[in-house]
Amino acid sequence: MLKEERLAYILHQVNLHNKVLSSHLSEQIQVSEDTIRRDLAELAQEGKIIKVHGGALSNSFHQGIASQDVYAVEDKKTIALKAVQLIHDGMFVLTTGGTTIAELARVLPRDLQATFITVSLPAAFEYANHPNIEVIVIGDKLSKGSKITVGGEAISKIKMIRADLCFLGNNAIDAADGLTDNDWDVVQVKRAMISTAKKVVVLSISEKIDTSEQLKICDAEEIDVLITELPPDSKKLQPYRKKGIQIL
Amino acid sequence: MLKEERLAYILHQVNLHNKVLSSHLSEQIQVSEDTIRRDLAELAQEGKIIKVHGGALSNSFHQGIASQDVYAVEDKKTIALKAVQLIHDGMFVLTTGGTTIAELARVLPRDLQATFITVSLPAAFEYANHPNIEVIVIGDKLSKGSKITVGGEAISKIKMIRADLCFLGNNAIDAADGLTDNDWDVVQVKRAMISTAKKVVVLSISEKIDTSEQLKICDAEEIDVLITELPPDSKKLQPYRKKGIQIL
DNA sequence: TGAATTTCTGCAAAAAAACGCAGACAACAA
DNA sequence: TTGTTGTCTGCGTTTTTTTGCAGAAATTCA
Repeated sequence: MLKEERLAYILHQVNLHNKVLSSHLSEQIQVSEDTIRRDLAELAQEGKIIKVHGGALSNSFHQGIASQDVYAVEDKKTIALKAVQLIHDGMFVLTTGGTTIAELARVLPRDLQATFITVSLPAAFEYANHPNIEVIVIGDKLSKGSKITVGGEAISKIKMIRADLCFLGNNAIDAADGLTDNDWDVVQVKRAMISTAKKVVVLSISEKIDTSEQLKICDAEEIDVLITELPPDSKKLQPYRKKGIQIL
Repeated sequence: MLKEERLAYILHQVNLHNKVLSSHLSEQIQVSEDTIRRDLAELAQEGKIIKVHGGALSNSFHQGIASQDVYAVEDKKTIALKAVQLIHDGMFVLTTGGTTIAELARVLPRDLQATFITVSLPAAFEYANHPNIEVIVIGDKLSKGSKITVGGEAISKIKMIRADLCFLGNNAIDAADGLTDNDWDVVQVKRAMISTAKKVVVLSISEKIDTSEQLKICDAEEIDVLITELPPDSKKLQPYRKKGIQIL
């Protein structure tokens, strides 16, 4: 096999699989790994692939992940815009924390008059930017990692509120396992919110659909609305629709 | 699995869940925890994640509150360093908000073990950076300007605490008029704190010495300690010493 | 405080890369 | 044809990288 031919083949493989192993290529083309390495070095030199220890990666693979400030902002904005439609003047809204909720806070209409109750300090900051929104912070011990208040005091305060809506962000959700999370304190708070809210809305980017964590929050049936960045009729969401969840 | 691939996967997981456990990743990817730790260290080195004991956090979560353009930072740091000396292990400390208090939070020794109770969200963020400090947030309606919680609920919560120390920042103080402020809600909170704390400490840059605002918080006699950036024997502080206030 | 985790620090083994070298091979000129 | 030249390729050796492991140190948590 000619060298040029080999280079073209390698490039094709990289773009096809996003990843190649030197050892694998060596076996396929029946040349020494040394030669493969030299070929990869040449292609990398031209910027056509990214050479790494053990093989090479496609350009698109690495670039997409290297520079992203907030993860999947666009998707989260899409979700937030759908969620906003559920909020009306005069409502009492319970929310957790997380970046999706923060995005929701940013896209709230300026003229919306509602009361937002939250345990999340970052979320409270965001809500505070809206002149017509009343913000209630649930106090208690501050959980340092997630910057939310947790504990019995917070739970009992939450349960005293008959909220119209409850937005839960930052979840793992699965049709069989229900809603799950990996932080014990967060789970307690979310449970309390679900128990007291008239309508439970889960905000989740599609990547978290069909995933589970260690701690269970509630069954899928207890969720009223599920919002993702996908179109509502997406196949991936069918199992949830069957559970009686409204999809937006 | 290639190393680069693994790094990308880990970064993805961190951004997705805001938090990952080394043990969990190790199990998922089927490599030793040592390797995971080294990967996390590498990603942390590049500033892509924040490494913590046991795993890592997404860095979009940890953004500190704007602390660049604080007026008279140096003076406030001087004050903070004096104030720190009053805090000892095991104490319960009540604090208001303001940039001076934020500065105090930053200079707290790493090994200090104390409980800080605050109505100020920015202050809570700062306290949360200290691993050995327990942070209690007093919840209630959020005052948008000052980012502190105010209201009857907050007041009554404060009064339930027998704090050892109470730090008041952001004041106008005058020997004759006592401590004054211009925000009704803030005044209520400060009054509650003074009434319940064993020792009342006022932090004030010298510019605010001998000034008054519209609303009275308390008489000068009720203040136990006054801390400014001036040397304790400064002439400007004499009237306060005469009122029985300890000057630091 | 003491027990349980987690992290750090060498270290060693395995894998991969780099390097130098020599033979193969094609292109080209005399 | 023959000799020269330059590129390509494989091989052995050396270096570097990666990874897991054991024991010590540090950290967390009850």
